[in-house]
Amino acid sequence: MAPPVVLNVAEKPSVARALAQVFGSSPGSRPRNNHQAGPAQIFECENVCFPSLYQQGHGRPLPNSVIDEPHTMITTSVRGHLASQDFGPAYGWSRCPPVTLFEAPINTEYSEDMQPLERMLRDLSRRASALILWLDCDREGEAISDEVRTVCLKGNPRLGAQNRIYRAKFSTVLPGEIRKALRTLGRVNENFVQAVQARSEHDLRVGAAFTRFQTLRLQKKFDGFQERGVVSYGPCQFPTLGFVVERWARIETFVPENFWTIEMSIKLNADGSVVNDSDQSQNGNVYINQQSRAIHLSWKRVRLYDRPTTAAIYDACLEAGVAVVTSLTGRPKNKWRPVPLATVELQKRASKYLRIGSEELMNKAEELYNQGYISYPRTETEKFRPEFDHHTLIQSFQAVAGEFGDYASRLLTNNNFQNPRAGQNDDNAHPPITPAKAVNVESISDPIQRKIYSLIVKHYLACCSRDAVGRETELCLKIASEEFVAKGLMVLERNWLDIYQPWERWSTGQGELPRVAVGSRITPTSLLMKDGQTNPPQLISEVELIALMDRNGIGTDATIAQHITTICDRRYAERDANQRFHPTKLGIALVEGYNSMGYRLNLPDLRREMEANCSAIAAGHKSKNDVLLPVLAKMLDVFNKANEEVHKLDAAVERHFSKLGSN
DNA sequence: GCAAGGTC
Repeated sequence: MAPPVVLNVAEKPSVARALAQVFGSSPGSRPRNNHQAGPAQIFECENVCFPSLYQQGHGRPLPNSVIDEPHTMITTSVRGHLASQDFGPAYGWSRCPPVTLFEAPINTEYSEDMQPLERMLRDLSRRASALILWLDCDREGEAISDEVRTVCLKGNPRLGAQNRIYRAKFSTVLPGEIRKALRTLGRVNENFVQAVQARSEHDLRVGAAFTRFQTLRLQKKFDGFQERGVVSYGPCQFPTLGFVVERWARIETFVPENFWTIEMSIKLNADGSVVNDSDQSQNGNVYINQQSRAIHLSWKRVRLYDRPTTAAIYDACLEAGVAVVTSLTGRPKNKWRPVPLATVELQKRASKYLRIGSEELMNKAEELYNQGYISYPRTETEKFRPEFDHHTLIQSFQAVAGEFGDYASRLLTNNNFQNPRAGQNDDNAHPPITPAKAVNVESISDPIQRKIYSLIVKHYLACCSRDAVGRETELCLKIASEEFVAKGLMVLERNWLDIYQPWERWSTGQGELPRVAVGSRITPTSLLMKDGQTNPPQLISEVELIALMDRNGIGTDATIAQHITTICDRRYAERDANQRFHPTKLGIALVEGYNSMGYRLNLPDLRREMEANCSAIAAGHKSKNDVLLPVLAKMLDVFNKANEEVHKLDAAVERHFSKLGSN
């Protein structure tokens, strides 16, 4: 009798390859017949024998256990989601009023490029006596598990009847963890599946209904909208636009304010002794070999928005004439090395340091990943697992000529290596972003790829370094009961800053301040009253936009960049040369239109609420319908009222666009 | 012609 066949399905080809390698390394196994089957790579390995393969799942025996029996392992992968949801042909744009989309039936479809994959999985499952789902262990991976399960059951219903569909729990593809996952197979978490399906159904219904509503209305009423294409609405794209508009509106309504401040300068000798004009005139030769330094102090009140008050204080200071040292404190100050790199942070740093937009970054990072230069680029994880082998990775950089090699060598000597800090986030599905191969940057021909690789290498090496060490001194003076402060910083050890060039500096400010005695009386070399004006904020930068989206749960590590691209593609916003965004007339009009109806759809609140609801489903506290029915009812209500008050949307758009047939 | 979420 032929040995039992187990079908293993991963979320992406790289995981399937790693699994196949582990299966092929089990004692006595015979890898054979690895081939590209059109839609995916298939790895076959005979005589794979793992003790207790099905013996236990979360501590309890699974049915039909096959213990210590050799298996044929067939391993392959999908490429993300296999299925998508859409309305049937009866619900086309011209076939129904948009409001029906709140209740229209939704079909599961396999897009043209997924159909070969779907067929392949159906065929493979016919041979299988068990199915192991190796999709990423996050919420979305659970939903994809459900899609793969559905397809495989079509090919082989016995897998379900005999309860032979298992879920592997793993977060890295290290061999030890894969073997452990095989010993502790579980089942699909149906709550996670429901949570994803709830979000998906909500987004489709609400997004499609509002998109058709606004598109059709504006096409009917205004010039140029037929040619402009769809005027989309989405639960993520609209709050993204909202952040851009909100900043722009703050600039538009900004009213500058005048303020006044006082600045003081003094001179001190390097040994801390006081340089006073009177001293110098009497005993000029005493200080002749001393280097005196100018020190600038700022007013503790910073600024006042009232001229007479500031002037009165300033006069009092002038009249007092002499300042007294009230304190000089010194304390150690460190500049912490960065935490391990996750996607959102890479996007921010690439924008800030390299002026590379998030969308381009993700495309280039994907290329680097596919060429084996870096680890998987879509991750939320900011901590390394204890098993991560830093030593080998850093060692591989020692052989690279130039700054990487020099710094790697430095890390590996004199105990300079420090285990990386742990950041807050962990998606339990992927490790932080690291280099996967040590090369000289010159060998990467694409200049953008080269910059990104260099950032990832430097960030990784910085993570494994010591914090920078310094000493901060603070000098306080009082004159006419007004306090003035100077801060000085002396950098003692640069450590990680040495590799994080030229992006991170540690301001040395005024350097270390001289050790002047408390109680010393000093005549300021200058005491000035200055005026100024508050400035409007700048347009929102990509770094700020990404941070706001991340903080408010708008999109995910893998989609934040796409939403930003979407609002630009739909011509709601434009990116300028400094990676800052300004809204277009249409973007402003849409936000203003809904605001004038009283619906703040531009705020992130709705999305945040939906995310919280989905988490409640995932945790088993609510069912899919508990969440969907009230939320869809509420959005239907908003939708109906927006239809009734559509003239308010017209009015907002009319301010910027001409009406159809008006000339 | 609609969403957002995966991934190539």
